[in-house]
Amino acid sequence: MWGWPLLTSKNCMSDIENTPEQVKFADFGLAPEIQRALTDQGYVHPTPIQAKAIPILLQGRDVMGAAQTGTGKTASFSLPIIQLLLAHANTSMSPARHPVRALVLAPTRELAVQVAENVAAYCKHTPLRSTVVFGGMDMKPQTEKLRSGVEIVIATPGRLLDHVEQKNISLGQVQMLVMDEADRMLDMGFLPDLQRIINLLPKKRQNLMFSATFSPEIKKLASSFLTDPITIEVARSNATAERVTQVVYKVNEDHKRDAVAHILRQRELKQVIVFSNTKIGASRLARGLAAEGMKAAAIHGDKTQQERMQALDAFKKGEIDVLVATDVAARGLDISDLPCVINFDLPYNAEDYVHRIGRTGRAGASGDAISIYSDKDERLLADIEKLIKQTVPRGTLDGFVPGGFRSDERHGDRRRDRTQADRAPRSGERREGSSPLPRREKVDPWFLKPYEPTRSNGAPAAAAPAAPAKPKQKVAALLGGLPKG
DNA sequence: AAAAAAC
Repeated sequence: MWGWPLLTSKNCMSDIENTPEQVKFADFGLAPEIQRALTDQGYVHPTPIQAKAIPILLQGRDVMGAAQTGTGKTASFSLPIIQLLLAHANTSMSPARHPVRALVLAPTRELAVQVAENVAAYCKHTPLRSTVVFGGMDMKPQTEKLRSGVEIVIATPGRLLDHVEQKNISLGQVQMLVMDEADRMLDMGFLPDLQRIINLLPKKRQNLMFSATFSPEIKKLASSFLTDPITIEVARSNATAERVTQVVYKVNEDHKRDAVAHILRQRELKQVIVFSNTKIGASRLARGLAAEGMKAAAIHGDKTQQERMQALDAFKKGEIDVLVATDVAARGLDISDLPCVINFDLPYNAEDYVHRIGRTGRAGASGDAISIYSDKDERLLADIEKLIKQTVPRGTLDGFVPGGFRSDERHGDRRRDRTQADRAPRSGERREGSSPLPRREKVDPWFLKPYEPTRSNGAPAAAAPAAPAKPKQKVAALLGGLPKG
């Protein structure tokens, strides 16, 4: 099928299955330039997904991979891509001699950047060129890079199509296509874009699709876009990370923010991602935590791309301790050694819970996944527990007194004063625009809620009946090719 | 319900 020499691994699959711990990258017969890059980074043994996927991909087969990020997924497709492209490496400087031959599609901009960084690192000692294109940034630098000629492009679908329309890139020579986080791309409604992109590619190509979950929609997508794929599954579908300790705390809806702050202070947590279901909620929470002296920042889709990258960068550098994020950060982001994830809201989509808590407990490390929920979220919790096939322990927040940090001596008089003022009984109605309290800055008054003891933590809730599977009408119709008109 | 992604 390929014009390229067949590159096979010395290992057969059964060897790998039987003795995964014995396999080394050196056994894959990768080019010395690639091996050098691996050695540079101290990589000797492949992860399970790498051990399984690399030999198959090197044979030119299509692969459907079920694996979460943090399992070494990126290297599992990057290394074979580089190996196969190297077989036809071309040292000419002409862009025409550097057609795009491998395309990696990712659902979010941050993930695309991250994949691109990995690819660039593995390409370091080779003449191959790679670049990343994504929205929210000036077209021009991306255009220049594309026009100078690159073999490997990592992209978010929308911006890629934009470049295609502007004739900055031609996809007619693409021999390898990777759809990373395919389930996410479906969820985000990228199917039409994916279809358009795939229509621009040569019919004969190698396809790799990765997905953290294995829904019927994903299987259907695989069967329509992949040719005779080999399915690789490293962990059971929808399995939560084994080393992640989960707990849920039930609090009054109005006290969720207090509870998060309490957990952060009590545990003296460093480097935590807190997930919020809404962009506004994420911003508010970050602002509130920052007002209480924590190094917190928000990341979500209403932030400019620059702000998003700055926040992520600051978090990775340790300049920020708390990153309050929407599901823009739920999948893919690889932040090493994240000890804890907090769900400020339970996600509407149970699968997102798996993705969110998958941000911790990476690469063999242990992690904590703490979720806050209230009465109205019982159903969401039931859905999550059904999906992960386990009950999440209900915890009690020791010493938690909701209402604005008033029980914590570590805070100064300013807070105590404000708290006292706030304790005055109020009628249930909201006082809009009549805040008598001096404020340093624009601070969301979420900690100024009337005191009300939390009653409902501790007892495990009765398992609610599971929700019926949501029909994904749109996706199903598109995949069927015959949307009803 | 909400989030993400192209201008």
